[in-house]
Amino acid sequence: MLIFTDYLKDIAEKLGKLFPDFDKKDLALDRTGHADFTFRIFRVLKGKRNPEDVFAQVLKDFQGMDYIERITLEGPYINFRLNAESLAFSIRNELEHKGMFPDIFQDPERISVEHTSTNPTGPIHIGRIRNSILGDSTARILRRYGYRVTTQYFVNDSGRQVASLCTGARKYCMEDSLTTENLLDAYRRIHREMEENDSLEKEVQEVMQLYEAGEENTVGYIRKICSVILDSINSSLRNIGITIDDYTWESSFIRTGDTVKVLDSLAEHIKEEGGAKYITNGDRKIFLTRSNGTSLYFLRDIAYHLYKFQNFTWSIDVLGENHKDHGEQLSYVFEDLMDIHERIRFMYYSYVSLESGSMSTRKGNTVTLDELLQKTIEEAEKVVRTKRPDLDEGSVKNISESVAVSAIRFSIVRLNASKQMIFRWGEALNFEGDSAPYIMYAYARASSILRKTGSDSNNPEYINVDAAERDLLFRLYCYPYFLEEAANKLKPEIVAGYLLDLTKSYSEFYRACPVLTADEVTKRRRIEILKFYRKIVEDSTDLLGIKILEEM
RNA sequence: GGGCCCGUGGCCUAGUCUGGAUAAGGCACCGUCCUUCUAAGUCGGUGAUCGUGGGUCCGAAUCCCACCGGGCCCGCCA
Repeated sequence: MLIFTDYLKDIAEKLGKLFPDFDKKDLALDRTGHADFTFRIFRVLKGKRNPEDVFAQVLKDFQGMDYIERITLEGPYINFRLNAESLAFSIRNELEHKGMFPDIFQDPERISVEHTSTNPTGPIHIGRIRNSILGDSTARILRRYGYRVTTQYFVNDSGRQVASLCTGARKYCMEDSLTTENLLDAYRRIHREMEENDSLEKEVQEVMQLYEAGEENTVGYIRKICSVILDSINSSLRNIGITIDDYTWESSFIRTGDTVKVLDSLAEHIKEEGGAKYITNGDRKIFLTRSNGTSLYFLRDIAYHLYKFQNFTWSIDVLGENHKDHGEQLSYVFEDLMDIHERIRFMYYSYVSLESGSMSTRKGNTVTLDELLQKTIEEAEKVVRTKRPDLDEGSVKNISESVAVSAIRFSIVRLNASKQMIFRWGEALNFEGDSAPYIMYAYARASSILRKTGSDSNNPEYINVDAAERDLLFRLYCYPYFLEEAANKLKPEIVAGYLLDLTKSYSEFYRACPVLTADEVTKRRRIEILKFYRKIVEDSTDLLGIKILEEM
């Protein structure tokens, strides 16, 4: 929960008392530039009242509210404008006492955010990278909002894909050369050969059975090759600022007997077909085990979620849109068959594809995260060297890396996750406009001003405040509203949109309000606004993994 | 066949949940501003029947229905 001086709530409460018909929806942040908060009086007007009467009543009731600068009636809207001093006060108050705006109340609820969970059969590519970026940003936002959050990776070491990787690796990889590249080659090769050779299918089946039975050699080998690939996935993710707290191996639920317990607890719903166990949802059969007795992913995922429900208040799963059906069937099992309610939320996203079509690890038509990052850093370096020929090599590297990581993350997180996305190099390597470098650049310029003026902002006076100063102040003040919405809706793109708006507001301020050459009173005030701005940019960029710089 | 998602200027998006002020940004294009704090920036301009057709409503990009286009799912794969 967020703690700050919530003027919007205050006004809404007063209006609620004043008008029985008032609905919370009637008062909102204004998006059209007419006001700070706007009160739509259509609903209240529904009786026989006329706007002037309503307005008069509001004026009378809000008389003497010192945080309000003015209230105006414009058509069917009553517009509230807050005074700059109060906006500054509310931000300053939290920053001085708590060091952050808004402050938070630590919530006892524990949340698991499961993301990435990509099969350990090859390096992570950008078709899937949306998953990690969404999950990581959402986890950070929920943590900032006051929840206790753990990120989780569900390692699929038990299915077909890993069994075929294992079969391929044993055939084509030397024991002492189990590198990600070699394993990936083996994985692609075995898939090609399986299309022509049926006997390989039997070998894969056998591996699955041995692994489930806990046969020592197979377990050891699979763990080993999965770990090799998992390490490389993790290192790729670390390069863009993502680390995951917990790794849970699918097979562990087989070993502990949890999958059997799930079967037991669902016993009354289970049917059989040739030895394979399944449940039904309407006309749909959902298989839990194969006829050879091995478990299916759906069963292992139920066990995994039951484990999460024991340790967390709720579980968030970031899943590709092709897993939507899986998610809905899971919800059905928990809600309808197990009487477990409202413990799980899904975030679905559409895979990133290339102009030539969708990416596939098996087919090899992918752009890996490593490749993307490498190329983006190179491009950033070119730009930095052109713009800042004065910088030393270390600074160039540092800036280029920060720019690249931030640009990649931002370009993905800022879009609505359900929107189809086609990756284009030209767009990925553009550092202008609505991008992370735009946000970073504005911050660097603000930092530069403070380096030159010093940071004396004592006893600022908020009189004769320039329009651009006030607009920026109001933007800054609104941060908690966007943070809250992003957390409640699990939409990190709301923070991204806020940051772009904030940056535009700041750029306007930068142009219109010189600091260095201002008179002493104005200067102190603007320095304080700059400090607020920097603080909130630091806070919000961190939620998206954007790496800000003092200089660029 | 059934289900879900997406469709907003030439291109990429915000706004859709919760209907309300001239549909908001970016890219590209044309023009402005570096003897005020970093031009990865600023300001202005050209450019939108909000996929199509109905409906509800005082009011629809937003809600409802139908259709069209794109994606995804309906497996003893994950």
